[in-house]
Amino acid sequence: MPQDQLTLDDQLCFAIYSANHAFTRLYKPLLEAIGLTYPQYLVMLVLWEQDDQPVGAIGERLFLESSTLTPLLKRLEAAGYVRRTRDPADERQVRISLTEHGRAVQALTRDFPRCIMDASRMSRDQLMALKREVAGLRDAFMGKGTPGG
Amino acid sequence: MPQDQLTLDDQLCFAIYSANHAFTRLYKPLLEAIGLTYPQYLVMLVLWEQDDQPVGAIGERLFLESSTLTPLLKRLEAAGYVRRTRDPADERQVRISLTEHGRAVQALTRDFPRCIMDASRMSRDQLMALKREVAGLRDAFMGKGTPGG
DNA sequence: AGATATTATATCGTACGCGATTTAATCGCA
DNA sequence: TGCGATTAAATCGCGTACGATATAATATCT
Repeated sequence: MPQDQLTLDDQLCFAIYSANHAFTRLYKPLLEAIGLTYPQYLVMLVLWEQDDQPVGAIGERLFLESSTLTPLLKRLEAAGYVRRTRDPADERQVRISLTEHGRAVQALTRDFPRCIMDASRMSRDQLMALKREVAGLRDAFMGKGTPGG
Repeated sequence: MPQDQLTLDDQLCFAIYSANHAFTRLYKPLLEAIGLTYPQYLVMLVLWEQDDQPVGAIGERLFLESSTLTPLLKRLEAAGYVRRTRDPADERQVRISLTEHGRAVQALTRDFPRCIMDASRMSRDQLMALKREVAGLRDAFMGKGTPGG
């Protein structure tokens, strides 16, 4: 095998790809207990941080398009986690707000970080450092890196 | 905001999730030039490393189920990159082998690593180190970590 | 004010990705 | 040998994910 051949396991992209799937599988049983899928949980994280946002703002936070979010949000609405209401001041916008139930569910996620930390066999500091590096890579890919560098 | 609240940006899972999407978008124009999607490219990496593998073996490498791979492989076959043939020695297995075209395409991916490195603004060593860490996290999640630790 | 451009969601078609189930072939054991 | 258990792919239903397009509302420009 020529030395310049890229094997699968050399690829950072595959490490990230497969780690993402591993995360999804790790969260699955935790999230099933509260009735959410993994992308739905990410949307809830956005709303727990700041309630009552238009679809586009949620998409900016998660880097997702309306074509992804609209059906997802309709499912969250049907399941009773959020409300979707046209903004009276600008009827183009649909504002997403938490229901009582949607707010209450946050309490049930309190021990998620410990579950993740236990499964990772890494310390909180190691996880935070890794998070910073991966987020930095993402931002560089999206042109948000230090422009002068 | 209570100090124990998890914001989106605190979450390693979201860093990985969004970095994965960023990777996909970065590869998209490169892969469109050779007619592959990102998951299809991963399958091709597996086959370039070792030709003529059954579906299940590819799935083990990529951590994917047959329900994902079967349709993907049929599309790769329709596009002329691979052949799907029942193993005469065990008719349950479908062996996937590269076509001439499928083999030839590898040459067109030669400068992908440089594109990634340039976009990442990181050195080869930094990328490799990050890859090791992320792969280690994935393996820990999948129970492959140091069992005695 | 009215035509045009822009903006915010929604819709459509295609491609993953998985759990549950099905189908077909092989294995194992009496 | 024959029959139940196991194995390998494939199928089905559901939920992302995106690009292209459509729809409707607001902004802009004359």
